[in-house]
Amino acid sequence: MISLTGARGEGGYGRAMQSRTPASRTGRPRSAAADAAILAATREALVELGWSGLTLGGVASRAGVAKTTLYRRWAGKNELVVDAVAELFDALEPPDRGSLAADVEGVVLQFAALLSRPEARSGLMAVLSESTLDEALRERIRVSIVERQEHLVRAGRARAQDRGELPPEPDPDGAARTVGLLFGMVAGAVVHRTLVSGRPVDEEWVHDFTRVLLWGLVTAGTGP
Amino acid sequence: MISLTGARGEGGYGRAMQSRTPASRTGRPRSAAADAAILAATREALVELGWSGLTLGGVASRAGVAKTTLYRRWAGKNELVVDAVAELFDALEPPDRGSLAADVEGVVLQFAALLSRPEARSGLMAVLSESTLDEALRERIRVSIVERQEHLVRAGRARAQDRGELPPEPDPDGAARTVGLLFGMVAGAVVHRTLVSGRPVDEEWVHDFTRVLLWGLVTAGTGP
DNA sequence: GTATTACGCTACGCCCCGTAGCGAAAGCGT
DNA sequence: ACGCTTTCGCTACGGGGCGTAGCGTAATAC
Repeated sequence: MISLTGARGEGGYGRAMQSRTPASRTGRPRSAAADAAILAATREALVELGWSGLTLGGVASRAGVAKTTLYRRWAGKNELVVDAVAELFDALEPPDRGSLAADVEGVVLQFAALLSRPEARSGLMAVLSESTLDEALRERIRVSIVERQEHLVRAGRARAQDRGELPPEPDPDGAARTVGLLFGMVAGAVVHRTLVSGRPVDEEWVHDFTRVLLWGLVTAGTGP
Repeated sequence: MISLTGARGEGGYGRAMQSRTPASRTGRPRSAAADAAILAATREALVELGWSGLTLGGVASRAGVAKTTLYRRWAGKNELVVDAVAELFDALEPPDRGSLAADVEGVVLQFAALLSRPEARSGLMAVLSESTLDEALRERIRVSIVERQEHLVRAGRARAQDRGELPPEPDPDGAARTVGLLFGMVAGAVVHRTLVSGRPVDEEWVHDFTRVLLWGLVTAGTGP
């Protein structure tokens, strides 16, 4: 059970909430505590039951909230899980370890730690699967999860260029392409390692990966 | 409706079928045509309805088969979809285009074409999600899908070493590590590009990716 | 021909979905 | 202090998928 006397304020929280009609300034306000409790309960249920075992009725009772309250905020399982998982990704921080290689390894390790959590794994993969036939859902995932994290790559790249480890990229279009490419290679490799092959993202693997990413397969043997 | 007078034989088909008790040499044999019809119907349903919309009853009626027949072969949605998707991956072939870069691009393009099919996308991601809490399922995916395709990397690598494009790898353990790493980088990047960012695997992206993979981010500007 | 197994069909209890309707509670504005 | 408005918890409902059981029939092996 939770207290529903939700502290209002905290503007800009509702990342992807719906029906946030700004004209509703009268009447009983929605409980922000209920939002938080529902999202936390969703992550709990993902850990214990996985995607297919997660039921909205179960989440509601876990959160100490009526099922109708949950349905007033989220349209269904997909939207709910996207928001619940998106909160996890906000913990990622751009590392500053002194060299490009170390920064890359830092991002990889952070991302791997995130994906080692069952709620992130089952939730993320499931909504990606659902987004195959739901373009709006895919866009929601991209905006509230993926695009929010590309700053990690941009920050690391800018620092490396300041240090002289990377040549400056004069073409802004090319720079954007490179950021997207690198983000995809890092995220994709970690996802595959963690979820598909199921082998650990240990120091050895991170080292091998970073070496190939920075100096390439051909010259990887000759790198520092 | 399908003919159920299944032609027997075709040994070794049942990749991951269950209860294939070899002692069952008597009685009416199982219809191989039913197997094929069910797997095809599963892929059809994945395209039209996606993972969450797929129901075993629907698959059965689509395949012209009783629901009980389906349950005699597969324990549930997960196992069924793994087998249905695994068949798609058998179409991948090791390319031989004359250079390492061209071979990499060939594998990437084949893999991207495969993941552009909705049945592969929704099916694969969904079972990966489910495998988070089901170790046996994850192993089944790894064996019947992933591991079967690592020969693509091994073949390309061997050819590149014959051509002198890559240094020989004397350490067999290191070689195995490199194969796994490269496979993960290729598959992961394509998955991310296709499913997460939703942007196309076009010639430009494949070229950029191959350049970074072979010559690294640092020296990518100076490669051939 | 007989034993054995698979097949199609029907029916069942169980659970979850998503919505509707109700009275009560909690702020907002005066 | 007092209505107004909106949200809250609760209950109930039809609809549909799940997975199983039981039956009579069909197709093989011996």
